[in-house]
Amino acid sequence: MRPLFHPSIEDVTVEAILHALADPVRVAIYADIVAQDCPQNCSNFLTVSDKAVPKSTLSQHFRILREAGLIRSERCGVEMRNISRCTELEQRFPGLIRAIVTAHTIQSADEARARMPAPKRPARRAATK
Amino acid sequence: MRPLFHPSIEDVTVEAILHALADPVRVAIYADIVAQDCPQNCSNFLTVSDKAVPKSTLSQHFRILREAGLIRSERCGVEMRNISRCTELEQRFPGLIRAIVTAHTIQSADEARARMPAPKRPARRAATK
DNA sequence: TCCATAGTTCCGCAGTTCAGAACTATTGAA
DNA sequence: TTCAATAGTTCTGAACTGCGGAACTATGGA
Repeated sequence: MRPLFHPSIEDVTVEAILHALADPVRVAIYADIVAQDCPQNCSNFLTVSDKAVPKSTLSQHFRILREAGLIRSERCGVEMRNISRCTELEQRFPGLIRAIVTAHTIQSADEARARMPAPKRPARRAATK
Repeated sequence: MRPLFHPSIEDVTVEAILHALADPVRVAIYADIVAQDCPQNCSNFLTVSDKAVPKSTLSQHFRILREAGLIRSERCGVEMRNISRCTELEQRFPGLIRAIVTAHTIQSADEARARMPAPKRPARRAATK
């Protein structure tokens, strides 16, 4: 097993970050890692957005996030602890990560709304807003 | 020739945007289109960052930018005028486009600095470590 | 020592991207 | 009208990339 590679922050490229986060599964995983304060292990994500993700695929996804400089992974016993490198990234590319995670949140909310069964409207008279 | 397809703004996805801009040629083209106020035609980009880009490849790149919702293209005589859809995008995903373009600018500046021939330092009496 | 758990690597298939060649569309000149 | 020039698109095969099942490695208990 080759040792885990983490690029130093000045070697991190915009292209690698965007490529890593251009995948719906990876962006969901990453948004979750950013949201949680404590390290997440890989197998927390064996299902993402109610879809099963095979272990091998998951492993690749984590490698791509790691090699793009988005997360830091360290082995801890039998598991892997993954944390985001937000602070470093914020220094290098101010606003980038937050904007992407926010955009992802907006889109997820839209999708959730679109999936809503009956888009019950409030009665006309008592308008919200 | 099929007519040009432009997604409506609410159909634009973060994934498509990130995928489109995860390519060094495309992000360079897009940053340029955003920077210029007037529409740009495709063949302005037959060379990007001093590298020749084949016409067919360029055409694909523009299609991807267009179908991601990043630019609007319209035929104007024999050429194509391309403008960015910044304003709409800013409404849908606030801060996203600006953060990406800024990050790209930072990185380009870094790369330019790294290519500098002699990184002349101010003479520091003692040796350089 | 053996097993369970967590993750990685290998590998074939499917899908994507690249770039050259041929094509279409529009304009302007003869 | 016809022809040529310009700008961009589509087609196509070769190269590349990504997904996921099977086999593997590493670690920690029993």
